[in-house]
Amino acid sequence: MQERDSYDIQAVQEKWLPVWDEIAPFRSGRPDDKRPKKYVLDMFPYPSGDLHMGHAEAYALGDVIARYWVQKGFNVMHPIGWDAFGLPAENAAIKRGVDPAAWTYENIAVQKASMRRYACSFDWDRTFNTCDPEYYKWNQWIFLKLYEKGLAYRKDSAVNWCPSCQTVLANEQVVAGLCERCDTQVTKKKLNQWYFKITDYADRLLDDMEQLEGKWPEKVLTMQRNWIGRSTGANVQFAIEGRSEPVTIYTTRPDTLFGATFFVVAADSALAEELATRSTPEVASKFAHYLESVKSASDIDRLATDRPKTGLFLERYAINPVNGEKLPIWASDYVLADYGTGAIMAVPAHDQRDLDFALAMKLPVRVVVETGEEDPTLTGVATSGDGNLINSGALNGLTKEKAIAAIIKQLESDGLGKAARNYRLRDWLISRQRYWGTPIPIVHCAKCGEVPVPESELPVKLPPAGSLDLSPKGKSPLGAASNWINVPCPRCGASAQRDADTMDTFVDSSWYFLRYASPNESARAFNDEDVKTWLPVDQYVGGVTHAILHLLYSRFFTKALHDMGLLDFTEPFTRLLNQGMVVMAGSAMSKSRGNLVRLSDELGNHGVDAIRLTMVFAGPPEDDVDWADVSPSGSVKFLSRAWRLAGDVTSPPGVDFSKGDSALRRATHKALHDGAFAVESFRFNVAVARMMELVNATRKAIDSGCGPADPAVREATEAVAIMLSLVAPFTAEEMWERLGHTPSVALAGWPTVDPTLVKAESVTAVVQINGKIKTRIDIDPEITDAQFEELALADPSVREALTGKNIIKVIARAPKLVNIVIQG
RNA sequence: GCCCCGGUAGCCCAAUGGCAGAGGCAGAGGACUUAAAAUCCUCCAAGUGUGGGUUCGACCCCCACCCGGGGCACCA
Repeated sequence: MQERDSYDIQAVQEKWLPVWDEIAPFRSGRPDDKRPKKYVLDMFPYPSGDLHMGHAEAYALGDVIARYWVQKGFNVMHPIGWDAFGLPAENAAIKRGVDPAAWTYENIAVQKASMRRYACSFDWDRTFNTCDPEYYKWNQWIFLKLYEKGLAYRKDSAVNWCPSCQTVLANEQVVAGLCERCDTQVTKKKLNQWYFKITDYADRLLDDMEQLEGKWPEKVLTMQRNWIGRSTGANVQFAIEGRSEPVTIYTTRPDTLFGATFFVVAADSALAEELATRSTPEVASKFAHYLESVKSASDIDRLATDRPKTGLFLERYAINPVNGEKLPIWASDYVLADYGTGAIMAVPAHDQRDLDFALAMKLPVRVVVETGEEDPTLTGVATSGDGNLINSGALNGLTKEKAIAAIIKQLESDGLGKAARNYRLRDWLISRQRYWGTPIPIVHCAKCGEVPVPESELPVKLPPAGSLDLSPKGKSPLGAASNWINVPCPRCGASAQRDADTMDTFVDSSWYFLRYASPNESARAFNDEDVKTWLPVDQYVGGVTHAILHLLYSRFFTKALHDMGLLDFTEPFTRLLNQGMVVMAGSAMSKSRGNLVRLSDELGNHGVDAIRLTMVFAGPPEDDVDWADVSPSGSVKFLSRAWRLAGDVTSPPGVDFSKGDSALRRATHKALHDGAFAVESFRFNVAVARMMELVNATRKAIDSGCGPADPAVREATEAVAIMLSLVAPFTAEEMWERLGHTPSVALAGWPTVDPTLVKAESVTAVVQINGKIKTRIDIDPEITDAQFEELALADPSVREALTGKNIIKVIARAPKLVNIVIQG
């Protein structure tokens, strides 16, 4: 037999694609499917071009998981779609004059074809794109539901503004205080915008993370906790001289109230403006000046860590409610207008920022907690430790914790304050002055105000881009579509205007995982029965770049929809796996760096299977893959080695494995057992190593062991094909066929592991004396500690070593080792 | 500055507190070949970032520090 010792990679790829199209091994089961369900989800891609190395890694990993559960007998839903709205489509339109829709759908077609060639195990019957009107109709519907519940609202607020581009910028588009596009200094501009009230859910978003503990990467949970940033403390009312209303401040350290020596209001707050205006004319004029300088301070300055404190004394006073002291009121930009109440009591002895300010402005410092540290006035370092309270009236002698409880109780009974919480989390600004997004389904009427578009009129479709000028002008291009924007008010019929803004594309991705359950449902956003069947997502796979926003928004949507009675669960993603990035020689790939590795080149050079294998084998999935450190040609070599086994097997399909060579059978069952365990623990690189071991063992058995006709060789080779189908589907399919089976190997099923074969027949155990290895003995793995100890002590070399020595202690850990501790 | 995750052969990475090595890359030697490629076989190498501690026993647990990566950073 003169077989070629390798196979034609490209030909094999072409051969199987149409077969798989026909079999559709990954079409999710029908409702009467008896297999248990599993929902495996990859984060859907943005169609900005063809797939790249990052996609190749992510989808290879997601595929291992999806294909594994199929082999394990689960009814797996593994869908894909496109996050198709967004700026790149519009930028392409502006730059090259193409239609954003046409550009987007073309890219989707390219990516879809590439995914098929990459052998992604997606259920192709469930795809959709967020820019399809059939999808964004339900964005609008959800918006209206949130609006009904008071969770969508409009307000004026200061947003990032580029004076040169004349547009609002997302935070991500502001790089070091400059517009990422033109390097102009970004300023703030007050605009009326739509928000989702995610802050209503702050506590639940935080507390429900307990359910995710151990199932999501700890890193992501930490980032979300930081982002939500809950703090506990108290709100305290301070009377203001010459003002009828008191001002409430928020503090996390109400125990230090007696240490307050001044009072600060955010320079850009309405309160500062009011206090200054009603002060002396000099102060009012100085304040106007100061405010101007604050506003023009760039984010670069603001972000500087040791930026000197600035501020202005307003010549007004607040009264400390606990001791009646007059505290001078200052305006400063180190207090934020949109956190807490925009006003604070300053306790310089125990807060570094307040101390910095006090030292700069020569304000007094009063220590009220004895922490044993040095005097803050001398060291310039505020003390934050625990200790007994001093200079604090009734609180004297109490610890920090007890003092906080006591003062809150006191304030509450005096009606001057109460316990309070605050969050770093802000409401979610969803308005975008852009064309390629979901239109906000609101009509503005001079008489009726904001009027929701009736559900029966959804979707509010985007007008064709054709005649619109999409270049950023600071207001939505949709405003110029006069046929579109001018509509009768749904309530009174008078002429009115549609809201010209579109939604943040994060809205689209906040519920797409629900839509996959019933992608063609036309009467509802999602079908309850199907959602009950499939959701929540059992396994979510995606990059850590979405650790905060996308995942937080999706969790928020899920909870809000749950509260509307539309879902019966509160967390959308049961388990989460973050894959790393693909980098080149230590740095992120980019065209400008000249280190870009093209996926199409790699696929052409090594084939799909080898690239997938390389991605999976490179290391733990959450680590970055450095393309300079991996060897796709090594992967090709291994795959050929595996493939060659299939050609060497001479026993017929269906042969009774039980009579096969027992050593190889043990190796096979151990590989199946350990490989499955590794996959379930996301240690895919280890699973591949197990496959390599089995291939090596089988090779050896064929060449210099039991020979190619032994049934164990067939069993081992079939196991290799099945395990390999998770990673290298073309090679696995080819092997399966050579072994005399019909496609698809993807549906072959994970062989049942025989527990008696997983255990070794005998193991080599170690006998130590005082922790040093004395000898090795072969034992039965089932041996008890006592038997093991007896055997060890009976060993001649051990006996010799123990002659005349005192045995203090014997530690037996069957079937691993015995350690004999002796005197001396 | 604070928090998290890493540091194991030349390289990428494995090791429920129990023989430091599973797998791969690179390297060396050999078999096959007229030769090379491919293939097959064999070999090579670190005592686990540093210093302490706990333990019969530590890559693993604890403390301090060094290095690398990531997150947060006027949120009162």
